[in-house]
Amino acid sequence: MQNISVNIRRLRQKQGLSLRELASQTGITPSMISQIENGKTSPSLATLKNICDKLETTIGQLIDDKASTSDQVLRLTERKTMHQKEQGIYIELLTTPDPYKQMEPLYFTLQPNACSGNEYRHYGQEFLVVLKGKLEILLNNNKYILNKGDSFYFNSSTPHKYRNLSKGNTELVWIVTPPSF
Amino acid sequence: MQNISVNIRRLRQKQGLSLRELASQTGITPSMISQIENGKTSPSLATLKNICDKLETTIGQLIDDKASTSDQVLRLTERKTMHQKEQGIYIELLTTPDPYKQMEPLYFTLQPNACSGNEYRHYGQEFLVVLKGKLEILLNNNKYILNKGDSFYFNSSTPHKYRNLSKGNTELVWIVTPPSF
DNA sequence: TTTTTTGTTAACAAATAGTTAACAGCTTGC
DNA sequence: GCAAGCTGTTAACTATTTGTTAACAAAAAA
Repeated sequence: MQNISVNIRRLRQKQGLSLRELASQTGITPSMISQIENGKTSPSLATLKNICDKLETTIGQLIDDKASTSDQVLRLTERKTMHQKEQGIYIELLTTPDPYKQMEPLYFTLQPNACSGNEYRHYGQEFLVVLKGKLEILLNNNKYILNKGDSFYFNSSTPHKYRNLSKGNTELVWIVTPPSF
Repeated sequence: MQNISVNIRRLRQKQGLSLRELASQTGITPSMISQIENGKTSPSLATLKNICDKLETTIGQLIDDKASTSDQVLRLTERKTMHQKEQGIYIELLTTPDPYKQMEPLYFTLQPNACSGNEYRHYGQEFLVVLKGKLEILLNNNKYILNKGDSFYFNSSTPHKYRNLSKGNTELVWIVTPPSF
């Protein structure tokens, strides 16, 4: 929780801003910022937001305890496969479950004609890169066709749906944040 | 920013908790929670954290969900390559830069004998999966050998160093959170 | 009906966020 | 030498406002 302090200082310095510069740009007192950066006081959400905007970050990234996971290897052979109820979709977890993880990496294998059922919708962001095959994604009313090597970054809150367009398998690395498994 | 209100109420009700129940479990007054849920006041970070813990969420998830990027495709041919000063390391960005992104996906191509220079060290977490070749990773005093299909999840704060062990190229998808580019 | 829930809201006290202003430590230049 | 800039820190204060107590109406349960 006191990451806030450390992170603000880190970001401010990374941008080469002095206390007084950041202060004048945010309308907050240099004194206040100093106190925040030293954990002597805790900013209100409004001021915090103010600072975040200037530092081009979000409150979440500043606060959410980046509590540490243990470093872990997961071998190809150890992957756990989740059988999706929709036909022909195999999802492998690329990590072992851990509440402190910030990302959930998945490996998708879509057999020919495989198609996700309902439109999914949650919070956070997602990224995927096509390693093999051809994928169609629908979100909102937009349709995207992705070939091998194409990648896609989007908000999980946008309803999304996907389909294998290739005659063979389509394979993807798909990362979700925050984890939902 | 007023998602907080809405989200807290949503989550509380989802768990079937009444105002007074949540209040007694968090040590906050029902009155206070009501005011928060109606946006009549803004909680301190401490109380907010308190509530989040009980609702099994994080401050970030409560606040930041409107930190949305625009959905974007990045084609294979559009990737920007960053030339690492160390010989034989090619890093391609798999997204276009955007301050609201929570993850930074990269594609690494390591030529034979390529080796990262200094030990890197920053904040956050990292994930990588080997798509081709053989990789050696050193973090702390541990050495890991990763083959095709193996994946690795670790804290960026642990100093890390890597090397291509294969006779050909080694290729990886590497995700860093929060973004550092 | 009465009783126990539900959530809302005045009125208040206590806490503290944020200010002003003065401080010491370092560079740069005259 | 010693000003005139910076840098960040901190004591003292006040003004805001967080969070409380307590009473409220509305609905559900007895």
